[in-house]
Amino acid sequence: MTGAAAPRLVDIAESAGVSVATASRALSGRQGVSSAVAERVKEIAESLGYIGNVHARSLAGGTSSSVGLVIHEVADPYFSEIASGVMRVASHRGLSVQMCHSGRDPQIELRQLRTLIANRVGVIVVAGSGYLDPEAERSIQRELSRFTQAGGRVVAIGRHQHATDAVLPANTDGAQAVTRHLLGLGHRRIAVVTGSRGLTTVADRLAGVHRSLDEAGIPRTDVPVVEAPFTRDGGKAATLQLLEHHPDRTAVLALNDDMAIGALSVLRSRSLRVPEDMSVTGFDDVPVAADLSPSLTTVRLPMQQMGEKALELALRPPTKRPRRVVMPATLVERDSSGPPRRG
Amino acid sequence: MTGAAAPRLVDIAESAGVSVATASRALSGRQGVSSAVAERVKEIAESLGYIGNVHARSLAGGTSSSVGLVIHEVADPYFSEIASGVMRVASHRGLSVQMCHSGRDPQIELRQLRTLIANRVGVIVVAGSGYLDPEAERSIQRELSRFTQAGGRVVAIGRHQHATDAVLPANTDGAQAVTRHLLGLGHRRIAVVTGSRGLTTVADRLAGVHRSLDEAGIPRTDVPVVEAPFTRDGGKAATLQLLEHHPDRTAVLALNDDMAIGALSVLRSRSLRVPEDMSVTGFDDVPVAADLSPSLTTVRLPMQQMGEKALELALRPPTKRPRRVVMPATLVERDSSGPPRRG
DNA sequence: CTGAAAGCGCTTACAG
DNA sequence: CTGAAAGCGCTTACAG
Repeated sequence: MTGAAAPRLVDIAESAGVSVATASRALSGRQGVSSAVAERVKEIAESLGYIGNVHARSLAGGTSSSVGLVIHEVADPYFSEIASGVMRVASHRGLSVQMCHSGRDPQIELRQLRTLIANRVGVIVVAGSGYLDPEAERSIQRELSRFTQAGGRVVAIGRHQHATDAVLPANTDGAQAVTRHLLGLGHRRIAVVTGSRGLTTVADRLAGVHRSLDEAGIPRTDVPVVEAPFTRDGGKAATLQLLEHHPDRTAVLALNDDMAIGALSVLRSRSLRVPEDMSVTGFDDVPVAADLSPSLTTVRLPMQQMGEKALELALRPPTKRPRRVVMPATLVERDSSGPPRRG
Repeated sequence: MTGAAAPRLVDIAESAGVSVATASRALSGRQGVSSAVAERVKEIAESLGYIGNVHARSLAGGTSSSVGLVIHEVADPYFSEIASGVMRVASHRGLSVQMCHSGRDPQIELRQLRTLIANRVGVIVVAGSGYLDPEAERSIQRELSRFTQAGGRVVAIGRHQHATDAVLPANTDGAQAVTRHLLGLGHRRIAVVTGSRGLTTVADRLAGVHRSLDEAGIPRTDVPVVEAPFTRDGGKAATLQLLEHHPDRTAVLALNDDMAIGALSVLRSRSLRVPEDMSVTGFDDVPVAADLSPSLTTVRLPMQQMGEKALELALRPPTKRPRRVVMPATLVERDSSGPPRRG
């Protein structure tokens, strides 16, 4: 049995006593074959364990049955939720998903895009923040346009600066809502803990914070913004820094849940009670947020749906003007936020 | 610019005034081209934005640059950690990763395997528990063997019943250790909360629990086993059931972290203190386990490394007898376990 | 309904 | 070092 090459279409055809053309039609379920012949071909294919070569098919047919998915990092729950949504729709439609990490690095992202194009995916879903660096965005846009012009479909999740269909979480509204929530509880000495300001997601969320501050007549400069990696460890680092340089704060407004979780962990190790000594809020509502102790007040983004919606959009015929689907960001009040301590 | 088809190798060749053979050699960095010519071809390719067609290349060259990854579900942190490890190595080696969900359903898994084979991946990494159902395992094994015989490489993660290279977490040892830990704290009225017993992972972990029980001379029947989905919600359901039918328990030994998180959440909502009223332990040590409150006592599996190791193994030439790499499972004592309450 | 043939875009012996 | 040609395994007009 060793080295038994996989059976090819020609083997099936031969075995069935028909031409490859007929065998091809039979197996693809296309018309133009008598059902008797089709039946026989299918049976033979089945019994021989025939599995068509996607490369040959795609080369000959000019079709593609795979979608490329670019995310920052799959171990980050925000992205794994999105990926899960994409996978679900792909699976329903019989599409394969090729996944790449961008690592939030525009250079790497560019390379990944080119790889996907080389693999002739029919669709590319790019998830994750865009970059404020115009140079970086330009080269990405260039690659995407080329792909689109060659007939590919692109949908972005969470980035609005490209001329592609996009699924956009209401980042600014969400951040405004959570800021309002803290202000409403009576907090005035708030600090923002965030990922790199070079990310458009951060810029958008920060804009929501500022909008709410402006609304309440609070000078933006009253709210320090501590920047660190957009991760749990980043949240720890930022919170540590915060505690040192701004010991008077009563609330930490983290711009994603990961950082909020890091903040909670630091506060716990410092024996600071949440929310009595310090309120903490997140953003995204990753699955674990509700199960933390205290459960995390955050802004819910329908991540799985965002992934599903993105692929669905990509599978629809393109329109003249890019479509934008805005996904709601809803405040979820839980136990990590409360009135500020006196003093 | 509309409809501008992607440039092909022949376009590059023409533009450079060489044959496609030469262009091919130049771009692939193979020998047999003067460096001057190679340089020129590369420049032209670059300027025209040439991206080779992987399908054509793979069809002509018989090579594959992609690896298939089968996991239960990417939104499950155990699997997203593994996936992350696989992605890292793939990225270093210039390989693409095609990801599929099995949903812990052998039928779906089989279909996904066939899809990967159709896509002519060179490597398949199957992560996640095997199935106790021999019929299911047989068809999976059949498909994998066929793939291997055709020159493909397969590595399994966490399943030992296949004749393939495998990366195996020390499930039994880990479960034995955590059971011993609870017994050592003085617990005698323990309950196990677990996913389906049809999964070999569950069977293996349960075996570790029993080994420890036997060791301590405690009848296995003293420890009820509550079965539910291997998820957070499953953990909630199982714990609810437990509280009702076995109200005397002092420790919940969950066979994965997800279920343990569900258990913590139910106990919190019932105002039961952990670990004073009830100890809780998990298994896997997903990233959030350390950040829970109380932090979760669990068994650490090096999930990312398991993913890395699996792909590395697959990329090495096969050996006569399948390789088995056992990954250590280490007890991590945190705050969710303590001595039992009196009574 | 069925088949012979061209062609998808590459790579790789085989000559020179 | 370079090129003409065969071939990878399919699909799809084009004839019949």
